[in-house]
Amino acid sequence: MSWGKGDGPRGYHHGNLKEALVRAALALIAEKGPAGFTFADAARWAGVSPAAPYRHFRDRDALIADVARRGFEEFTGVLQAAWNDGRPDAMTALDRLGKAYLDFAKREQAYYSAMFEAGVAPDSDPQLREASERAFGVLRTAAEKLVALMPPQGRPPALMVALHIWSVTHGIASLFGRGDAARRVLPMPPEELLEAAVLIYLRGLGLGPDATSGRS
Amino acid sequence: MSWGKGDGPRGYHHGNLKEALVRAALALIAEKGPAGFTFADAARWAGVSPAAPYRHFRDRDALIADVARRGFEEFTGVLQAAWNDGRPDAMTALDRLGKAYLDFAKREQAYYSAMFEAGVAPDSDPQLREASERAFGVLRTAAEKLVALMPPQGRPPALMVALHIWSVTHGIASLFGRGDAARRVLPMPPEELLEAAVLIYLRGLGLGPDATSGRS
DNA sequence: GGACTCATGTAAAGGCCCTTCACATGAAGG
DNA sequence: CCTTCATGTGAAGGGCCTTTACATGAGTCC
Repeated sequence: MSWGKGDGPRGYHHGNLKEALVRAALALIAEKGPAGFTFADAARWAGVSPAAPYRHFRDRDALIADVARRGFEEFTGVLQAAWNDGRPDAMTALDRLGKAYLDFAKREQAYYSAMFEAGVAPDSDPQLREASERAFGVLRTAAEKLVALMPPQGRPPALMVALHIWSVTHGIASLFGRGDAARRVLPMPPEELLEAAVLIYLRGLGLGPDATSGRS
Repeated sequence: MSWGKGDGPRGYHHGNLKEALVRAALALIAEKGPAGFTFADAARWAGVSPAAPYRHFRDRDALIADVARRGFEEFTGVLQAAWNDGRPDAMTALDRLGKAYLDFAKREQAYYSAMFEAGVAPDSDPQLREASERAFGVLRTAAEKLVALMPPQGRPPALMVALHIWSVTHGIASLFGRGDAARRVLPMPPEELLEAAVLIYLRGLGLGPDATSGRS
C-alpha cells in the first residue's frame, strides 16, 4: 500500500500532509488534467479523510494556486539556468532560453497546466503573482541584453521584445507543445518552429547571428 | 420569466431545446468560465429538467465540443472576411486578419474559451477537428500569399509562416487578450503588440511594407 | 377522425464531489 | 503529569453528472 510518499504506515497524524497533497495534485493533474483533478482524490492519494486537506488549504483552488506558485518558482530557476547571464553571447543564450521554456512545458505538464490553464487568476494570491513576475523577469532581462546589442538609435523597447518572445513561445507551447494532448499536425518539432520564429524576428530587429559576440 | 429565447411559455416539449442549450452554454461560459459551466445550469436556464439535455448531447463535454465547433465556424467567417482574399494587398489584409483574431478573442470570450481553453480534445469529434482546420486554413492561405511576394530563392515554407503567426497571435490572445480575466500589465494594447510583432517578423523575412503592392 | 409511433421531456435514484461542523487524537511544552 | 492546540475524522448538506423507467404529445397513416 502506498502513501504517496512511500513512507511506512502512519498514526492519527500524517506528519507532512501539505507536501503530500502538493505531490498528489501534481500526479493527478499530470494524469487527468487540471479539470479532472479533485480535492477528494488528493486526500485519498495521501491516505487521509476528505476533510483533512482543509487544514492546509482554504479550498481546492488554493491548492492549485500553490502548485502554480511552485511551478513558477521551478520555472524561474530553469529559465535562469538556461539564460546563464547571457553567456557566451546573447543569441546563444536566448536560444537556450526558448528551448528551456518548451522543455519545461513538455516535461512538467502538470506544473504548466496549473500555471497557465487551470483558470487561476494570478492576482488571487500575491505570492503567485510575484512568482510569475519573477519568471517573466528572466525573459525581460534577456530582452534588455539583446536590445543593448543594437545601435542606440532605433532600439525597440526591451519590454516589448520580451513580450513578443514570451507570446510566441507560450503560443507554441499551448498549441503544439504537449506530446499529444491537443496535438495538431506539425511539419517540424516545436523547438525548431520556435527557433526559426525567433531567428526571423531578431533579423527583423536588425540582429543577425553575426551581431551577437558581445560587441558594445 | 425567461426561457432564454424570450418565447412565450411552453408545454411538455420545448421545441428548440438544442439551440437553447447552446445559447445557455455561451451565456454561462461568458459569465463564469468554461470550468464554472454546468450541464444542470444550462438545463435550468432553458427551463427543462436536468435530464433533458441528454436527448441532444451525449454528455456535458459533447455540448462544449459543439459550442467549440460553432465557435470555429464563426471564427472562420470572421477571419475570411478580414482577410478578404488579400485585398488591397497582402500586408494590409494580414494586419486586418490579426486584429480580427484578437477582436474575436475579446468579443467572443465564450467561444474562444470553449475552443481553446475548455480542455476539449480536437479529435474527440471529427466535425470539431474539421472546423478548426478550416479556421487555420485562412491563416495558411494568407501565409501563402505573403510568401509569394518574396523572390523564389529563399522563400520560407508558407506553412511555417502560418504557424508562426498563429502562435504569436494565440499567445498574445491567451496571455493578454481578455479584458481582465488573467490580466498582466501591458505597456500597450494587445492589438499594437501584435501588429508590431508581425511587422518585425515580416521584416525579418525580407518583407517590408514597400514590398506589398501585389507586384508578382 | 382515431390510433399508433417515436422523439422529446420528467422523476427518481446512485455515485461522486466540495465544504463545514462538532468531535477525536496526540505531539509539544510547561 | 496535564493542558493546549494543530491536525485529522465522521457525518451531513447541497450540488453535479448520468442512467433508467415512465410520461407526453406532435406527426403520420389509415
